[in-house]
Amino acid sequence: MNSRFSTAVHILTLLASTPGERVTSEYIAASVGTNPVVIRRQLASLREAGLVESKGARGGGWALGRDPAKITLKMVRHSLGADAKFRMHRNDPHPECPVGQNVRSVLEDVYEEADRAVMRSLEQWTIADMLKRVRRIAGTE
Amino acid sequence: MNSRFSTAVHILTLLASTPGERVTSEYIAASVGTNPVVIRRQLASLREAGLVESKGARGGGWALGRDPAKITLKMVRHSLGADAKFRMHRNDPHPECPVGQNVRSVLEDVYEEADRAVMRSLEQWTIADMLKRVRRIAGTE
DNA sequence: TGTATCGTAACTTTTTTTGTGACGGTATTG
DNA sequence: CAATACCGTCACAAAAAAAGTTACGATACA
Repeated sequence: MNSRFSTAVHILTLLASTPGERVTSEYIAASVGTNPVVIRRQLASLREAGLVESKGARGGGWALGRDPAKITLKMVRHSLGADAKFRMHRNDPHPECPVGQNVRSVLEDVYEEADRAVMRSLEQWTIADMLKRVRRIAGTE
Repeated sequence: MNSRFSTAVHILTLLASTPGERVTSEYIAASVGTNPVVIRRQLASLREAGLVESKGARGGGWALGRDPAKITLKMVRHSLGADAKFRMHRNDPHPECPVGQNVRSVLEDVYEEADRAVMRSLEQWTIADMLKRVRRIAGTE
C-alpha cells in the first residue's frame, strides 16, 4: 500500500464527513496538507471508479459518488490500479541463469495470491467504518 | 511488496539451486543483473534473520543458513523489516481537521490487518517450492 | 461579465531507491 | 609469510519515482 492509497482514504473519509455538501479541492488539500492539484489528480482516479463525482465552475466541488457504507477499501485500492500493487525487481537477469530467467514468473503467482489476500482484507472495511472510527477517536460522536 | 523482496527471493532460490556450494556475491550479482555491493546489502538482512550465512576471505561466499524447505517467504519479508511494509502518506494534516488528525491511526489498524493477510499468504510458500517451480518451468528437472 | 471552480499539461523539486568506487579485514593457498 | 579472493561497509553518485507547483483553458453560476 502506498501513500496514494492513504491519501485517497483520507479524502473519501473527509467527503463522507460532510454529507450533502460539495467540497473544493482547495479545501481538501488544506485538510490533507498538500497542493490542490495533487488532490485533483487523485480524485480523477476515484472518479473513474465512480467513487466520487465532481462539478466544475463556481459553486462546484466534490462529493461522494455513493453511500459511504458501500465504498470498501478494496474498491479504493482497485481504483489506483497498478500504482498500489506489489512490484517486481526490474533488473535484467543473466541470460544463462535458469533461476534468473524464471523466478519472475513464479513470483508473479506469489504476488497474485498475496494481492488477493490483501483485497479480501480491505474488502471488510468501508468508508463509513473509517468515519465512525475516526469520530470515536476524536470524541466527536 | 517491493523489488528488494523480489531480489531476496531470487537470491535465495539461486542459493538453493546449488546446495553444498558457496556462491560469491559477484556471481549472484551477475545472475540478478546488478552490482555485488547491492547484493551484499541484501544478504546482510537475510543473514541477520539466519536465512543465509557467509564466509569471508578466499574460498568464501554465501550459502543458505537452513533447509530451503524451512524458509518461507514470510520469513523473507519479515527479514526486510519496515522496507517491505505499507506506507502512510506523510503530509501534515491541517491541525483543526478532525478527519485529518485521526485517519492515520485508523489506517494503521487497516494496514496491520492487511499485513497479516499478506503474511499468511506468504507463509505458504517456501524457497524449496520456488525452486521446484522454477525448475518445472525451465524443464531442467 | 466576473468569478470560483475543475481539468490537465508541463515543469520543478524532493524523496527514495539503486548503483558505484574505495578500502580495510581475513582466511586460504601456495 | 605474502598474494589472493573473498566479505563488510562507508560515502557518494545516479537514476527513478513521487510529490508539488505554475499556468491556463473551460464552464457554469450569480
